[in-house]
Formats: sequence, C-alpha cells, structure tokens
Amino acid sequence: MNSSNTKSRINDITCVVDVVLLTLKVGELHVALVQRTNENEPAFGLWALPGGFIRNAEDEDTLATAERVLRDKAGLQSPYLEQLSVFSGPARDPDRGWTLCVAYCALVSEGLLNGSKAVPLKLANVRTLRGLPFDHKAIVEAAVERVRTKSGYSTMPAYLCPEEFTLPQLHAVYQSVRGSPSNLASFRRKFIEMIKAGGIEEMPGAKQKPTLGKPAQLYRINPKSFGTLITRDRGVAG
Amino acid sequence: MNSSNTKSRINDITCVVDVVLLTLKVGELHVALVQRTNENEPAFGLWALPGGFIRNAEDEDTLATAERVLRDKAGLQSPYLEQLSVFSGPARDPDRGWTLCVAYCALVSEGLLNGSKAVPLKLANVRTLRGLPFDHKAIVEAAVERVRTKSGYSTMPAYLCPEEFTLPQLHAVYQSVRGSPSNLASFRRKFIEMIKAGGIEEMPGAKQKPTLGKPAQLYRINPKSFGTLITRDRGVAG
DNA sequence: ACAATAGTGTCTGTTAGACACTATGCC
DNA sequence: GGCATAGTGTCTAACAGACACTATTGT
Repeated sequence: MNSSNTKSRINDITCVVDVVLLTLKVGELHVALVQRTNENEPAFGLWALPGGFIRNAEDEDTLATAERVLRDKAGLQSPYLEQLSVFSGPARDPDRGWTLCVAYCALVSEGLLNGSKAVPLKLANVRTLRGLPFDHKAIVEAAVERVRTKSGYSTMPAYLCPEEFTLPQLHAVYQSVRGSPSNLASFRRKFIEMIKAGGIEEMPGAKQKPTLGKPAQLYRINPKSFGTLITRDRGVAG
Repeated sequence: MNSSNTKSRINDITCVVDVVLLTLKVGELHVALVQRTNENEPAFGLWALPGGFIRNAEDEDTLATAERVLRDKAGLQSPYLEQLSVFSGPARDPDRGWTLCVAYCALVSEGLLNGSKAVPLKLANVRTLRGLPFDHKAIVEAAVERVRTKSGYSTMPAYLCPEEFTLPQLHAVYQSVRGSPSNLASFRRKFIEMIKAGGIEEMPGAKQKPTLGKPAQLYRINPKSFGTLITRDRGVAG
C-alpha cells in the first residue's frame, strides 16, 4: 500500500477543472470569462475560463470542483452542469508543462448571470471569440458543439431560459442555439413530447406577465429531471 | 512560476486511464478484462479493466496513455478509441484514496482480439458482469450506453466489424448492439446515407468469400472518416 | 433445378414542415 | 373593434417499417 502510494506519486499530474459557462444574450451564445488576477500564474491579466485546481482534501469529485469554481469565480450555482471532456498534454500550458484539465459545461439564464454581480465577469460572443489563453478556445468550441448537438434531442437548452418560461421563448432559445430558424408548430409537438417525457412541466394557471398580445402559458423544467432526453424511435438502426 | 509550480504540486492527484475494450461475441457485447498481477497494488488477482498511470514524461496526452495501455495490457492497437468520461473521488479506490480516472472506450472486431494472444484476456458479457473492482462496472456501463446511443446516428458500431464487412453483417452488428431486431430494408437506406456521408466506402468488385447463397458486396470504414455522423434533419428543434 | 442469401420495388402509416385559422389578452 | 401574439387544425411531402419480389451464387 505505502509502496504503491509512493509509486503513484512519481508521475503526479497538475489537475485543473475549467468551466465553460454559457448564456444567451441578444439571441446569441456567450461565454463568461474571468480576468486572471494572480501575477504568479500563467496568462496573468488575460480573460479566460473560470477554473481552479482540484483540491482532493476538499472536493468530493471533479463535479464538486466545478461547483466550487463557479461559486468562487462566478458567484453562482448553475442549474445545469455537465462534464465535457478532458484536455491534456505538455503543450496546452507551456508555463506549467504537462497538465490535465477536466472541462465542464454550465448553462444559465442571462438573468441569473446578471444577478451575481459579486464577481466581474465578461460575456464574450462565442462566434467572435479571440485572445483566450491556453486551449480555452477549443474548450469553448467543444461546449458549444455539445449544446448544439444536444439541442437536437434533449431539453438541455431550456436551462438557458429563466426559471419560468413560455413555449415561444423556448422556441426562440432553440433557434438561437442552433443558429437557424425553425418551425413553431413542429416545435410545439416536440414540446408536448418533452412534457410527456417528464422534462418540462406546466405551471397550472400561471400565465405570462402582461404583454403585447395574448399572454402565454408558463412552464418550468421538471425539477426531478436533468436534461431529459426525448427518445426518438427512428434512427440509423433501421 | 516556480512558486506556482510548487503550489500546484500541493494537491497532486493520482491519475489513471482505464480502457473499456468492447467486442461482439456470439451476438453480444463483451468487455475485455485483464488480471491484476501486482500484489502491491489494490484488487490484486481480480479481473479488471486494463488501465495504467498517466506518465507525463512519456505520454503526449491521455489518448496516448490509452493507446499505451492497450498496447501493453491487451497487445493491440484499436481502430476506434474515444474518450468517455472522468470518474473521480476518494471512494472509488479505497486503498489509494482520491483518484482521477479518465475512461476510454475502444471497439475492435473479435478477430483482432483473438489475433493478439500475447496477453491473457478474459471476455466478459456486459449483460452479466460481476466481480469487478473499484467502479469499473459503472465505467463499463457508461461505455455500453455510449455505444448504444451512438449506434442511433453514427457509423461507430462498424468498428466492431472486421476490416471488410458486408451490409447484412453490419446490420447484424447494429441489432446486437441495440439488443433488438430491426428492419433490413430501412437499414439499407441508412447504409446508403453512411456511404454518401463518407463514413463507409464500397470496395469495388470485392465480394464476400464463397458462402451459402449470393455473396454480398464488401465494404470498409472510410479511413479518412472517424465515426462519421449521419446528420438527421429532423429533431427537437422543430 | 433448388436452396440460400443478397438486394430491389412498392405500399402504408407516421411525422415534420407549412400555413391558414381561431383564441385571448391589451388598447 | 383593432392589434398583437398564443395556440389549433389540417394538408402535404418525406421517410421508416413491412413485405413481396427479383438477382446471384453454390451444390
């Protein structure tokens, strides 16, 4: 046991967790960046993904690290937090050398992000991203790709909505995420499937606040679900 | 720089890569297990996933670690190797304490697996898996889930076929992976899409070796593609 | 010729896309 | 009533599933 412990320490790795915190702003995906403030650390002064070392004395797992990073660096708790991928190697951080980064993807409404003014965040449009240190641009692209893909078969993008949202609002979010217009009537059918699948629930009676035109029914993510999939029977399997 | 390096070493983590090596045997998914031979290490004597420490002096990234693990512990190079997920925490390996495991999923044909008799491997049916140490059972389940899901929209399961395969063979593989019978004529349509998408290519002229009945056309995975997706226009986005 | 399996053609039910129509709120 | 937006009904085209039919090999 001791010997194996000693042996295992020979090739210890610098492990960090970075979080791609996405939100929707004026119909486009934006990523939250924080300024690196420790002048002893690499990329000092640059705007980068919020991240931090894994603290094995403190964190239950890497998800807990991601939650801590969000709390400390973005001042919020994200309703959606999903492991993305590992980025590793000697080149991604030339100063530190070989590092391993577990990337997470978080989705929040713009309101939630603006509510936590405790920490200075910069929202950068993912379409025109530049100047990010390390391989953070690639990490953001992986997150965007994930959201786009999942928007095809899950309720995941609903986490970009405020807690209570209407069907047309969610439709707009799906269009923004996918970057192309889509049919509202078809979306309505899918929406009904989402409800049947337990991913979304109606808030009985609750209608949208006074607005131009007919107020819409309000819905929310079913708290018992997490990114519920819409099972699609037809696929490549014939 | 030095100070940050020192700081980063405070919470160094034991990092390993485990590989879920899947193959199809008599129509069912099986995972390759190796016996743990180091009596100083945890779970000595048990059959477990092939795995190993990340060697930052040697491995270009965790993918390289996975390739090395496959080479050393299974004596083969897998045509399909994909990062799965990170499993971490203090409980998964009680002897070593807090560990971080990057899990990979590899797919090979049964022929390739039997060809590398250099190392003693045990093939265990994923349906009746038991006795695995650590959280290896959960890791295998994640891999199986991934293959099942991807079989709905990608050519990934084709890597379970030998290098040259026929359409009916691939159809059988899809049915095995998904665990349910499916329509051959519909599969043929999807197959044509896979070819158009560049995931699979015909081997002109090459027909199946003498067999009962009409010999089938041979195909292979397009070497330029890697798990090509079949884009499906219709989805939740309406 | 026959057995066996590969591959095609065609019918049918389901579903996505389109769009006209109705409903319900505010002014 | 007029306007704006929510929500419904219905037609159509595309596609998955089913299955009968044809094609091509070995014996």
